[in-house]
Amino acid sequence: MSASRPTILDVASRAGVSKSLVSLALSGSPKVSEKSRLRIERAAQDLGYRLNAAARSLAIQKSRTLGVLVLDLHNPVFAEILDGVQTEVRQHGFSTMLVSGGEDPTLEHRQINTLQEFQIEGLILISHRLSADVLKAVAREIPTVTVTRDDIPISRMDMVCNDDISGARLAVDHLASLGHERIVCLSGGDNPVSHARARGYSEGMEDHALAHYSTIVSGGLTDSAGYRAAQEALQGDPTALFVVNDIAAMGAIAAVEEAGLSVPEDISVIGYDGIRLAGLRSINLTTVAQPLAELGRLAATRMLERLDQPQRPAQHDQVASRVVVRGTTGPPPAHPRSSAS
Amino acid sequence: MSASRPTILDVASRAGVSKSLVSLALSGSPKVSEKSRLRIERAAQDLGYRLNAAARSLAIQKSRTLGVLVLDLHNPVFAEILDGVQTEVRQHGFSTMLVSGGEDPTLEHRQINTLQEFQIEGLILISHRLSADVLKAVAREIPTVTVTRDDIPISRMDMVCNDDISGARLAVDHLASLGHERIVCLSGGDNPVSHARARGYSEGMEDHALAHYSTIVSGGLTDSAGYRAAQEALQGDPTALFVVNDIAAMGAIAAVEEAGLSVPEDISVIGYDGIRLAGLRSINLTTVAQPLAELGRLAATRMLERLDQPQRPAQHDQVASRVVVRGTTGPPPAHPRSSAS
DNA sequence: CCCCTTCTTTGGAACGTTCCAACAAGTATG
DNA sequence: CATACTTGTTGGAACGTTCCAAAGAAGGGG
Repeated sequence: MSASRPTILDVASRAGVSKSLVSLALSGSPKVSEKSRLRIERAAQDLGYRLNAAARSLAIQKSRTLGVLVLDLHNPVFAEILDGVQTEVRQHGFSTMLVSGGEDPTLEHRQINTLQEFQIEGLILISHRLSADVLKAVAREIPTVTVTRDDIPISRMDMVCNDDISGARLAVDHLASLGHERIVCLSGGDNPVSHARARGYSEGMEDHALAHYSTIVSGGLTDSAGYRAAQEALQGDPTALFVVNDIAAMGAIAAVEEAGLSVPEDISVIGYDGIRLAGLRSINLTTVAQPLAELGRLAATRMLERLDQPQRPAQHDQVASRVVVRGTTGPPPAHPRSSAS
Repeated sequence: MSASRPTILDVASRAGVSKSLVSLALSGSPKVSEKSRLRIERAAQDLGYRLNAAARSLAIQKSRTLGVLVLDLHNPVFAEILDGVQTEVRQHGFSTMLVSGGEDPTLEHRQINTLQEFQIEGLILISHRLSADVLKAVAREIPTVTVTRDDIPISRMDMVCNDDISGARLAVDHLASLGHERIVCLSGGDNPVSHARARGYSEGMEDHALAHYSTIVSGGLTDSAGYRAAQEALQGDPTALFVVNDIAAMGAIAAVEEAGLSVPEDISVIGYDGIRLAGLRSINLTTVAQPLAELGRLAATRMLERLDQPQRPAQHDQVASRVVVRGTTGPPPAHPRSSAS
């Protein structure tokens, strides 16, 4: 009864032609007569024929599919980058296979393996936690583009990032221009992105001759890490906080408010990333916004280029971020709260 | 030079056995001698052999892969459901292919087509915008489970949902037990989920003999829709708002605060969904929490069961939600703000 | 009427796997 | 000591495509 999926052969016999001609017709070859093409298309339609991607991939030795690994599907940053990847890739007739390793290097590696079994032609890593060795091994086997991380340069592996150092400096510029001096940086722990942003902060403070106020509190990338770091930072009586990312900044704001201070009247807070969420009315966070979708689009472009010419040297793109001023930053309070000089 | 990927044949010749034995050994058959198994594993290791999923899928006529469509990767609800799906599915040796249609029915349909080309064995829809006709056509072709929506019953298609009606009643119970009477429902517009929650609200109001206070304001599922709906609702001088989902609740809070009122002292707000975000310190939203990961896990289980016995009747699971009390609900103000009786 | 070109169409091989029937080599059974 | 059974192993077919060389058909020129 339920003769499983119709194949190209079923279409062929229904249209009264050979399987080869069906293949030709369905892939849009110009050598097929109008008459046959029509008959074949009709037959395919009637039978509900659908290409078998596995068979095709086996035959042409390509899968027309890219693998995408995102660090963590819960962090909106990655969804927004992914958007850019998807739209670009789709336009070029590629499919994507999406996996997430949930910040676990071992799982990430396993997931990449699975992707490879599906014969993906390229791999886009939207942030990752792989060790340099593993990453090198992966990149040797398959064209790879990393987004958001550029600390492990590998030959013929492209990297697409925002410039974290300049971005962090912009944050300091913004706060300094409002009149802030005691600006504390809540860093995100031991990872390359946090390091770069902390460094940009330090440079920015120097530029504004505020180096002697420069203070970095080590925290993390999560809400609660931002909360704790802010509590610590408040001891130092700052007027502004530059927080390593938007999520942590939201935690920091909670700490400030719990301490009986208000944002931005007593303390200004600026985040980093520019997730859509930060724009929600009840959050309304000033932040250094990365062009997230653009980051994704660019990564996809680089990948497609590399598939064309696999041997070209590695490209390293850095896109500019900009400050989006919302409701969590303002001028410092006219009268200092404490007796600090 | 670069002899492409090693195949099972390369492994066979290196281990000095036949390709069949390699296939047997690598799939863990017990009929392979210890000696051969070891030699084969070594050879595979040395060559960096990796299974070709396309070839395998072609040979066994199965892909060991499930397709997953999520409504929108930006809404954290779906990422959290997805977690549950992934962990369960992975344990059973299946891979998943994840796509998102961005709330666009046409794109969703296209994406499902792509999934089908990859010979997925089953399809899990984590919310969708498909029309009944399209959904029916899809479900006829391939085992399908819908999560979050149960308004289109189709034979042999399983559905996994939370009970929106009971959940909404719980929200009313919570507010009523705090002493609230003028409770307004901010609904989410014209979709099945919003309708069910509004209905639960009405029933709950009746249970507490508050039916005469029952007011439903039509809004939407987004932050700004919640904001606008709250503005409208405030005209009626309520003491509490039940908002259709967490994201819209966040918008509603912003509207309340902008009106010079505070949450929860003047007005209590309760959301629905229980996204992780709602627990962030700076948000701290009281909400009706669905067991999101559990929803996903259950959907995966139903799918795996159905693959075992394709003909069994459709299952309809409803899991219970519960109120998570946080900082946005409290007793109503002792003295009414306005001159309303 | 035959040959040459051009336009369509075709069968067969290939892709990398799994499965099956069959076979070789031991090992226990009568 | 032949028979049967067990344990390992094998080659060939199959899966649904694409690609290639080659065959047919149709048309034009001599």
